[in-house]
Parts: sequence; C-alpha cells; structure tokens
Amino acid sequence: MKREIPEKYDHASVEKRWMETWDRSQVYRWDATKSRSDNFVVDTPPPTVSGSLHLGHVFSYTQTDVIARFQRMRGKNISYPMGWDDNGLPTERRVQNVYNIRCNPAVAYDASWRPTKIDPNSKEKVAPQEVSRKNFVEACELLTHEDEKTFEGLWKQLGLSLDWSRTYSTVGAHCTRVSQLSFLDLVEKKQVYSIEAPTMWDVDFKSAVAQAEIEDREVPGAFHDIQFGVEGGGAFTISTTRPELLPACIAVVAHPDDARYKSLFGKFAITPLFHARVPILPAEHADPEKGSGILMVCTFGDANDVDWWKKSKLPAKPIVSLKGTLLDIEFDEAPFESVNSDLAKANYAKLAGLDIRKAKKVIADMLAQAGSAVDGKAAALQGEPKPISHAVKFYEKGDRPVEFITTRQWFIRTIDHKEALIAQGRKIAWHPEHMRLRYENWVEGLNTDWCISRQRFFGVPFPVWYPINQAGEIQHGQPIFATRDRLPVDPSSDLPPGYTEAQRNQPGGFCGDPDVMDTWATSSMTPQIQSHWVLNPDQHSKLFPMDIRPQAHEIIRTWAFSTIVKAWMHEDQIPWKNVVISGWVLDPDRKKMSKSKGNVVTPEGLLAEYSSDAVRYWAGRARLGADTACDPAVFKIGSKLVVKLFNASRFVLMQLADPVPGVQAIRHPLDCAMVTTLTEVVRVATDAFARFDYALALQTVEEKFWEFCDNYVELVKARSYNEQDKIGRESAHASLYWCLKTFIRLLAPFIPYITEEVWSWRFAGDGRDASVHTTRWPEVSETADITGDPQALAAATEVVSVIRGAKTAAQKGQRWGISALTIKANSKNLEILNTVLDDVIRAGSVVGESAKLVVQEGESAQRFAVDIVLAEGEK
RNA sequence: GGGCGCUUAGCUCAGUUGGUAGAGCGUCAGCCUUACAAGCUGAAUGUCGUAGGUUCGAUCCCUGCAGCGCCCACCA
Repeated sequence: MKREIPEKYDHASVEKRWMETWDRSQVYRWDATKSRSDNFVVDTPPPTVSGSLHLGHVFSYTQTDVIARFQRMRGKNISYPMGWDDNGLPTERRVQNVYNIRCNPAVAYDASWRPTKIDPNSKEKVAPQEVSRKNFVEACELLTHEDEKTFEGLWKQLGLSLDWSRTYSTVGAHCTRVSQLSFLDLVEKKQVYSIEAPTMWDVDFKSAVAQAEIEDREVPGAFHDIQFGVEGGGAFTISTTRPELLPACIAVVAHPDDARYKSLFGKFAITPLFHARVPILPAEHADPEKGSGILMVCTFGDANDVDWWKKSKLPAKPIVSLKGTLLDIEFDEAPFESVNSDLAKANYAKLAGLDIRKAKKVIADMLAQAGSAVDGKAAALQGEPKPISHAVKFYEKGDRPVEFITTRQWFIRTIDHKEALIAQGRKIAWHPEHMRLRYENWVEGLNTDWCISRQRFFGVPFPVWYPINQAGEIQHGQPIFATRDRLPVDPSSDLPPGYTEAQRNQPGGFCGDPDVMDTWATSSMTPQIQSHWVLNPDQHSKLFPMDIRPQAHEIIRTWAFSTIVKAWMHEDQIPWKNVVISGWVLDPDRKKMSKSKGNVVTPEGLLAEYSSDAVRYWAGRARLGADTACDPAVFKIGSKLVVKLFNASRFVLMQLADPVPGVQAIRHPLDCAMVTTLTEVVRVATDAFARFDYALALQTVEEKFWEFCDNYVELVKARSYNEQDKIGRESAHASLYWCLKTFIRLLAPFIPYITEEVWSWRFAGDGRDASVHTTRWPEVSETADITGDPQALAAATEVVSVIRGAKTAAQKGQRWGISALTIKANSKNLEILNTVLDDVIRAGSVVGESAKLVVQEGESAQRFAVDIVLAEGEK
C-alpha cells in the first residue's frame, strides 16, 4: 500500500485510522497452530474493573507492549490476550452503590429482575434492595461489561498490540472452572484444608482476610495500666492498649527469667471488673523491657495471643462478634466463670453489644472508678491512659484494625513449603534482579497459610457441599466435592449428587459452602486461564511455562507469589521464565499516584493532547522497576520525536528515485559510515531488548536518529539532489532509504502509529511486510557487505560544526557563503576527511567561483583546525 | 528492628569491564537554511550525597554515615 504523503501530521486522525486498520486486519492475533518455540507468551495483568484506568496502567501496559512488539518483529507468535479482573470486593462494593442493592443468599433467584442505576446526585436515602446471589452476580456482570468496553477503547487507542479475540474475565465461566479445578486438584494433593480457627477478620467487610492483604498502619493508641490482684494476696500492673479485651483474658504471662514475676508463676491472678481467676505463667514472647514486663493474654488481641493460646491448651474466651461488637457472655459458665459472677455480670452489662471502639472508652471509665481486685479501694486503672502511636494490622481496603476471630476457613499450605517456594523463585529471572529479594523476603516472613475463603458473594464459589445430620448440624468434616466434569458449579444453586433441592439446608439434607474464593485464588491461575490447562493440554503445552509476567512491585507478595505457589503445586513448574516489574507513576511531588490521594491524571486527556505515541514514548523511556514522575516535558519530547520522524521521512521519501537502489549501491564513504554506525545501533538495541532493557534501546536509537537528521541528512542533501553525480546520488538514495527504514523499524515498538504511517508511504509490502509491526526487526546481516569508517562521518560532522559555529558567531544564517576555508590536520585525519570532503564543502556552503579551499597537513590542538572567511555583502 | 533501591548540571535522567563528566528540557545569544519556526545553529552550567579505604588513577570497587523512597517485621 502506497499512500499520499500529507504536509502536516495530525496525530488524532492518523491514530484513529491505524487503530481501526489493525482491528480489521487482526494483525496481533495469536496463531494456535505454531509450536512452543515459536511463541512468546505474556501473562497479561488483568486490571480491576471498578472505576477507571489511570496513568499507572498506561505506563506499565505500554512497557509490556513495547516488549511484545519487539518480539513480534523478531518473528515470534505473540500470545498476548487481555483479561479483566471483574471479580471480587471492589466490584461488589461498586455494584452495591450503583444499583443500591445488597446480596442476600437466602433470597430466591428472580429471573425477571433487572438492575437499575440510582441517581448518584439524589440525596434521598432508600434502603437497598436485597437480591439473590445469582441476581447480584448478574448485576456485577452487567456493570463490569460496560466498564470493560471503555477500557478496551482506551487500550486500543494507546496502541496495545493485544489479541482481543482471547479476552477473559475473572468472573466468567472459564475462570470459575479453572479456579475450581485448581481447588479440587489441591484437595487431591492435600495442599488445601479447612479448619475452624482464629483468623484475621475485617469487622466491616465481615470476612476473613489473608496475610497478603494485611498492611500495618501507624495509629494512635493508649497504654492503660491496669492492676490485677493475685490470689492469696498481692498485685501487679499490666499495660495494655486493648482494655476492652479484659473479659477475654485467659492468662497473664511474663518472661521466664523476669525476676520481678518469677515468684508469681503457678499462682492465679484475679482480673478487675470480672474477677476471673487466670493462671500466671512464663512465656518467651513477653519482653521484660516493654511496659511493665507482664501482660495479659486475651482471645484474641494479636497474633502472639493466638500463638500462645494454641500452645497453652487453655480454653478460648471469645468476646468479639463478627461485626466487631462485644458478645453476650454467661459468667456462670465455663470458660467465663468468675469468682464474683454477680459483679462480673453487672459490669459486663454496660459493655455487651457495644462496638469495640466504644467499649474501650466505657471500660476505661469503669476501671478508673472501680476498685482494684486487691483491696477494693485503689482504682484498677493506674493513672491516666498514656497516648502512644503504634503499628496495627489493617485489611488493606479496611477502615478498622483486623480482629482475630474463630471461624471456619479454607487454607492453602504455604508455611510448610517456604524452602521449595524460594527455590522456585530462583528459577525465574527477575527484572530488575533485586525484586527477587522482595519475593524471598515475603516468603521467609510467612506466618500463616494462605486463607482463600472470603465471606462475600461475588466471586468464585467453592465447589463443595456439606451433609447436614438429623440434628441439623453441618458436617464440615465430610465435605462433598463436585466432580470435575460438572464445573463450574455454584453450590448455592446446584445440587450435590444424590440430593434434591428440597433437602437444601434441612436436617438430613445438605448445604452449599457459603463462601467465595479470595480474588488471588483466581488471579494466581492467569497462566492456566490463558492456556486452558487441563481443559486443553495441547494448547497448554504451547503456552506454559510462559515467557513474561509483567506486574507492579507492590503485588509481588500477592500475585507473583500466589502464581508461583499454584504452578509449583499443580505441575511442579515455574509459571514463567521472566518477571518484569514496572515502577510506579509519581506525581510531580514524587508521591505515588493513587485514587485515594486524589492526584490522578486521566490518560484520555494526555492521549488527546500529546498523542498516544508521545505518551508511550514517556513510558518507554522509564526503565523497569523505576518509579517515574508524570512529567509533561517528557510527553512534549515524545511529540517532537514523532513530528521529527514525520518530517524527516517526508523529506527523504519525496526526493528518492523510484525504484530506490538496493543496499549494494551504498558506496560513498559518508554513506558507508552512516550505515555502519546505524548497524552498530541495531546491535546495541537488539541486545538491550533481549535483556528487557527497552529503555536503553530507545535512548540509543533516539540519539542516533537526531544525529542522522541534524548531521547526516544535511551532509548528504546536496549530493542526493545532484543529478550529475549518478553514483554518488544512487549511494545517497540507497543509504537514506535503508537508514530511514531501519529507524522506523527500531522505533516501531515505542511509537507504533507514526512508524506505521510512514511505513505505509513507501515501505509496506506483502504478507509480513504489510505492517511495520510484523515486518522483520532490523538485522545486523542486512548490511554485512558494507564496512564504513564511522570516523568519516565524525570528521565531516566536526568540520561542519565549526563552520556552523563561525556563522552563528557572526550572526549570519547557515546559508551564508564562505569565501575561504583552510583545514589543517594530521595526515591520518586528513585522509579520512578527504573521503567525504565533497559533502562537507556543499553542506558548509563553501561554493561559488571565488571560494578558496585549502586542506593541508599540520599539527594542532584540535583534530581539525579550521580557518573560515565568510563571504561579504549579501549572501 | 531487618532488607532493597536511589542520591550525577536549575529540572528529568544516561553513564555497559575504573582512565581528565553526558543528553534532553529550561536559560542565554543568533538564524525564516528550498523536510520540519511543533524548526535550525551556537553558548553557559556539576569538588558525580558525605567521610574514609583499595589503586598510578574512583561517579564507577570496598566500608561507615546521612537524606529520600519502598518492602518486610514489631503490635502487650
């Protein structure tokens, strides 16, 4: 296809045209018939579909695309599908707000129900409508599909070379099936188990959460010094930030070597207010330096309490409900029995049902007023609470600290496998390399197995039912697993074999597992989702293990980790050969851009203003793993490069003869020098790309391109026009053509629109060569027969530069004539210069009848000593 | 508290085996030169975070320190 060359570059219309063309021609489609060695497989990150894509997405997806485009031009068959993460809590929350609905699994499915959006500006508060799980999931799918269309539009505009025919969504049947297959496989391999145990719990979302989703936040707190009595006489003071857990106290511990408390070990303490009799015991985790050195163990204040409780065999005293309020307690019965149950009851009556935050204040007041258990006189609370700031565990999306609450959850075994998982990580190449340490750091620090169940609705259900005995008790110990051929199943609407719907939730019947899987339980399977795994073993073998996993560094502990776990457990494999880690996008104040900080720049505006190519240029300049500021100056540089490429191409192509001579016509020493120089750039860029160092490739190519425009093109211009010098002209044309063609190919991964546009003017051919994006990446061998001396180009540039400087110093234009030029240099340099002198004198405007040119041998400080006499009068 | 990364011109960043510091932007001066004024030419600008060490020689290698950022842990 040869196109007319327009005068001005209008990025908006050109980008739109190519976007549509690529869409139609399916130039980025993966060919399923090719073998593994022909494939290059990208484990594309599925972005969360809840709101909008931001500049950070544009940044990292472009970097991946640049790599994919390079590999495609190298002849690889690229498997690069898009996935949408439209499953999980963020979507659930958004759907609740947009449609004002809540999921209630007890509600029956209504096939005729359709969600309607509420007016976001309406101030009226309407109670949310309760809908069945199936209706709720339908609403989620409806809303996410709208967003996915918008996202797809942006990605296409950005020029991501994705194969849109293989898009997946994590809530879809395929991902559900793969997630459930994974679960069943791990059940079989005994790597998954369910247990009722204290687990980190978010009281607002009312769900268990995993260690990977926990973050520490520095929050204000206060030490409350509380006096406990000792049975048989005596007292001591503990320090706690959680006085509201006093009723849950099961023991008091101090360090085994702590002389202050050694004599108390074996005795019993009496708690204030509730008068529980609790043992005083030694415990290694008690730090004598901290607080008073003696502390209460509650069920459960923190992870230490959980650990110690497990070892102690003491009965737990749970007092916090799933929604974060204090439970009702019977002080007459174990495990809460009290030596003064009437008083305990009276005191607790003021606390029962309160939110834990409220309870903290109330109990502090009570302690301040109540006598200590020692003599009933001194206040149990010693002095005022002392404000401190301390780190507390939060669910990353939560607003209140997590509680340790005993619930039944599914876990995948990880802490037994630390060594193996670190070994797997070492089989993978990390880019940049030091990111592997983050992974190892995380694995080494694991302290609980991976909790994969969530008490939510919108997600992949567990393919599990439980029998209910005649007494109405759920038999968690006898789970009924779905068979693989039935997947995907939803136990809340599908039946276990041998049961009828009438038996659901009935004594003697069954119930479905009510929970859904953690979002990472699905995301950890993205390689298998793309390859179809056991569902299509042939395809799986062509795609797995994959070539690259692009991702951000903050999800190494979640996404990278969980994917490595699954690949190892399922197939004793690494999921991919390379992990490429992108950095963050920072605002000009060097803060991470994020929605919660309100400093997000929308990509749409930038693409419209600067062009997709310019924004991609900005992303392509940043090295892997490096955080990068959103800097309009860099977008402008990208725009300039695009416009320069447009103009230079237009100039070169419009003057060339048709047909253009082949590379064998390149003979002039200046042309040979340029070609040799550029061939070296090809070598450097190709090596850099092979190491995923696309930024170095771009820098090298870009630098040489500007030199090409500013120096080489100017030098060769006159000869290229000169019809008298047939051989020189042919050489110039062949060289200009090959150089331009090479620059376009080298830049194509970064700025796909302008390069495709220019390609279409003159270079496009048939088949693979129809698009620059499928044509062959430049090879060093293309110009193997040409050996130029790069010094010839350097010498010519140097002399011309001196001439330019003289004209500028004289405040004359570059066309100003020169009446005399004397160049002095040693014999070696003169020899080099003489080979290209014809181009130099024309480029320097050393022309006309009166011009005197003297080139002589001699020594001087510079390589070339140049004396210039400018012409007088009007040019 | 443990780990990792960064610190180079006013700004954003290169600097590949150690050999007298680079680019772009910005600044200043000039130029409408038949591809490009969204352009071109030229100029100025750095004790390469800090203190030591190794070396003939250190921005580069080693050690300590400081600042910034991140990851992990601590949670009485």
